[in-house]
Amino acid sequence: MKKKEITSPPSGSQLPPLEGAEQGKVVTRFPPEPNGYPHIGHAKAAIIDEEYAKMYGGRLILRFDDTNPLKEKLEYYDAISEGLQWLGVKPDLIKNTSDDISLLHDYGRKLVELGGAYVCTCAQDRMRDLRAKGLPCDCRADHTTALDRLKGFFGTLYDQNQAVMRFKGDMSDQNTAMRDPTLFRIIEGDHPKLGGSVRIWPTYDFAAPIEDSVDGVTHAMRTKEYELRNALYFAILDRLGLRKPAMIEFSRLEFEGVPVSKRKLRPLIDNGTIKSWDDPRLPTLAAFKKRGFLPEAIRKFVLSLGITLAETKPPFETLEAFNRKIIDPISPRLFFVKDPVEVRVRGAREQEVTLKNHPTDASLGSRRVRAGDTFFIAGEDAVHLKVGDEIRLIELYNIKIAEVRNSGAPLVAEIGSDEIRQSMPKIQWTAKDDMIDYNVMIPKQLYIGDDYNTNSLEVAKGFAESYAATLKPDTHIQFVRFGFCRIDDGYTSIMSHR
RNA sequence: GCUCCGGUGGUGUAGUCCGGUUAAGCAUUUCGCCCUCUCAAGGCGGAGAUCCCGGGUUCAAAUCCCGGCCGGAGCACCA
Repeated sequence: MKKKEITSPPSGSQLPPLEGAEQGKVVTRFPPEPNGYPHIGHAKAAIIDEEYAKMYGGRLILRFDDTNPLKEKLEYYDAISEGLQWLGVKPDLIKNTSDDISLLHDYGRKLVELGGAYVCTCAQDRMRDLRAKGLPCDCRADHTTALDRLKGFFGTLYDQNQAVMRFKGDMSDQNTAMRDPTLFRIIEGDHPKLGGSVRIWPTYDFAAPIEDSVDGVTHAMRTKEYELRNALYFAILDRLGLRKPAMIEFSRLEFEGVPVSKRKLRPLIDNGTIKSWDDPRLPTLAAFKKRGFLPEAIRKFVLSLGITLAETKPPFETLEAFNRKIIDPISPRLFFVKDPVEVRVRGAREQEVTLKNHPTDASLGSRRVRAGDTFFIAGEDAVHLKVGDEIRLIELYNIKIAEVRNSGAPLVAEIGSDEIRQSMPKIQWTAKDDMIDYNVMIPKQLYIGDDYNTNSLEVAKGFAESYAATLKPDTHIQFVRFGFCRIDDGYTSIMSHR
């Protein structure tokens, strides 16, 4: 046996080669339903779709799969577009499934005329029962009135819930997706793009194959929960004599304790636990942005996952590691002291010191800090101090602890030696004369098991150098010995990761 | 219940289609050292997998076959 013939993509790509892909002829598509804010799961699909298109010099289509007016809203089209733009995913064509509504209707009619579908007026629960038992209903067998029913279906004969169009599959197929699934249903309601002009709407099962085929998609990708619908997808195209794209599945992307489903997230928003869809605890793209993750990190991470079918929750730490490496060289270093403890340094003279913004990259500049004789250090650092300890205030001077008092009274210290020993603790500090009240929001896992984590958002309170207030929102910084953060406003930042 | 899909170090993957060329590569994690006025980044090194289990085929199996176990998905007039 020989190895499968696969045109190798240009080197440098991280994804495995696409079967049957020809350079310059690959067309992929990302088909989100505009029914919510884009999240990390969307990012995975969109990035893989785009990456393959790029890899083969092909095209990417962004197709809003808007076939259910009850669920879709204009704001979500925009939210998805914005999310993709932030991610750096650039479609070559943007369209809506609803653009092709009459084409879809035509194919639906044609399918009935070809005997591949029928209008069914059975009640929903009766049909569910029949499908479970693998038995056909009377509508299916009624050939004589099939065309009249079809006419009535697209006319005004039926009201919502009175009729649907079903695929003529096999009611006894072991793959239940093939037991005459619904192709069209009647929905009264305003569609965000088409208003109330259309009432016969295709289901995903019908729209997806037709659109993919008609749009020239060569490689269609979707998450693995659709696997059993592949048979249906191809059966529809077969009966209609339409070209069949290749279908590739991959597992969903979700992190431990951070569900992506609206069922789990919506309630938190609705009951006010979480105020908006860009809350940094959420898996939405807006949240990742707010939290200080860079799109490049997300892309690298997604690509490192591969297109496996295994259902796993990848480690969030890996994403953090990618982000840290990208952010580290561009993040100014600043001082933030959490749970501050006051330190008086006897005999300290007032001075203005220059602090480097980055340990190795001088191009990030420096800042001036006014220091007197009163400082604050982090509570965590203070608890370990004993009389006689010598520590270094980073980039300032050494101090020697002279007095340790209980219950919140300031520590007293004196100026220490000039020697910067490798082993001595070097800690961040803020000067009383040059600091501001500061909060760092620290997002944690949203859910623990099935329960909302009531401690999912820690707010670290303390002092930061006043310089922090001068940084523009969205700036990435590192609070030394604390973690990487994104500036949210003058007195708040959001922690990205350590 | 029926059907389908997965199961490689703590974690995520590569390799599995075409059995041997590495008894398993990479990343993350973790430990040590170097560098360093950060517990960051960078450099070097180490740890960590009898490739779910049991049979079988074969000179040879993570890779093929059979059985089992565990996990997930689908069975909507949602996508």
